[in-house]
Amino acid sequence: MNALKVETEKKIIEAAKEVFVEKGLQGARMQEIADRAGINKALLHYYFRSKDKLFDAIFENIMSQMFAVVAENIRTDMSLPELLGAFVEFYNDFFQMNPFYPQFIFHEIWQNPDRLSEIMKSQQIAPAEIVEKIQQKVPAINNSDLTAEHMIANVLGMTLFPHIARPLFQRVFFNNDNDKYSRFLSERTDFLKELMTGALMGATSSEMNNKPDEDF
Amino acid sequence: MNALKVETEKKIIEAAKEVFVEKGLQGARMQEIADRAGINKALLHYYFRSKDKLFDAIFENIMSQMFAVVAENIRTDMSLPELLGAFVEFYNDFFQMNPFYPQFIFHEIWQNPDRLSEIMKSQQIAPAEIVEKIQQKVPAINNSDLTAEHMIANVLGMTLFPHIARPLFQRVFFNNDNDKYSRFLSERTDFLKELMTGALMGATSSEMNNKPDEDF
DNA sequence: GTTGTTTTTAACCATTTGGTTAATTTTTTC
DNA sequence: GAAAAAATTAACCAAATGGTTAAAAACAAC
Repeated sequence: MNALKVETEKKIIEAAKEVFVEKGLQGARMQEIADRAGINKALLHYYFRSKDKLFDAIFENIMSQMFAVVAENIRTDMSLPELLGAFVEFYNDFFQMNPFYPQFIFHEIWQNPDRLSEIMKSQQIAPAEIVEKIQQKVPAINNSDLTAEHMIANVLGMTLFPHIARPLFQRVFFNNDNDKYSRFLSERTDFLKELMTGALMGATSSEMNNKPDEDF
Repeated sequence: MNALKVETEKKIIEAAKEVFVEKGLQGARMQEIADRAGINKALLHYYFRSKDKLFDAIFENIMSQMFAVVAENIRTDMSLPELLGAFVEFYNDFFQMNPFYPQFIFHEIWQNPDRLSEIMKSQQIAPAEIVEKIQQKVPAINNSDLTAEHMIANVLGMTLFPHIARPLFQRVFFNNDNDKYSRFLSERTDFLKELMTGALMGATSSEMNNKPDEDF
């Protein structure tokens, strides 16, 4: 495998990433990928056999990139507010850099959830581990309506929504001004971090009433 | 236009709704729509001219159904917690009944945001109106980090996330148990309503410190 | 620099698919 | 109940598209 070959494969991956992420598996055209990579269409099959295989490679590539950071964060011993803050910060940066990813990933979640949960396993993402960590760091949660699952849904929901709804949300509330929306997103990182820190302040200091007022 | 014709059109719309909502515009096949409707494929074109036109009809149909309720809620004079509670309740019911809708809608948001914002206008959904209503009912918001836009993102995010992430979230945290997840969603309606009521309690009672502790 | 191997290309193929058409059946009109 | 209109169907068409192939070009080995 010479240097030229490596280069070609890289060009294909980059081009395929762009096209698949924007248009999805069904919407993507092999010809367009070849054109963007500046190579002959037959080369796509020479390197990756089929459209499906190429898509698999791209999808795994992207998800690994994402889950690597997630897995790393989980395994540190930050406090819960710090941990959640790190998540928020990472997702906001990551999706600001790759605006098409959220919709792309959710699309796959609906088309092929099994594969995604396989990839999670292979990337050492263990949901039970996360739930346990939360329950251990927020003992009050065990007597509360706020289960760990609700909490995760809250954090992910508040974090991801502005990204996945971006084209509409930006149009409707920000006059479709890209820069303005980018500032909103950056500002929101801090906003959410403070919000979560505040909300967890009471609950984490252990022996509390069994229904904290400040949930999220 | 006789009764038979109306019946056929209804059958087409129902079948097309199913297929488009599950597979998207690109993934849907005209033949499959015809088969599900139990009619000849040519009839699809006889009634709706083209795949795009048929899709438009379906999409508008669905969005109108949704926005009608939203518009109605906005125009009542409920308190803000009541109003937000009504939203949460509606979306949770609506998407529990139509689990494919969220992903379907977000897909369209990315493929054709302009059309969607047109439909919103035609359905009398005015975002400025919503923002004003919030600012007026939560005066403290004007001196706070929590802008109306953040608040809307929080409510929508927390509400929609469990629906749009359902296949993965259910698998990963609920052992892929459908009933269990449905209970989680129902329970979550109440959870979010209480959460929001609690969070707004302080802020709505007017003259407060300019940075409410209990945000969302 | 000839030979063998790998990479790249242009041309081609088979299938899928949205869409059309011309004929047939059903319904309406009078 | 005959004529006109509308609804329905089977057969067909053209374009798009994923994929293949055989030959050419680039490279490596000696």
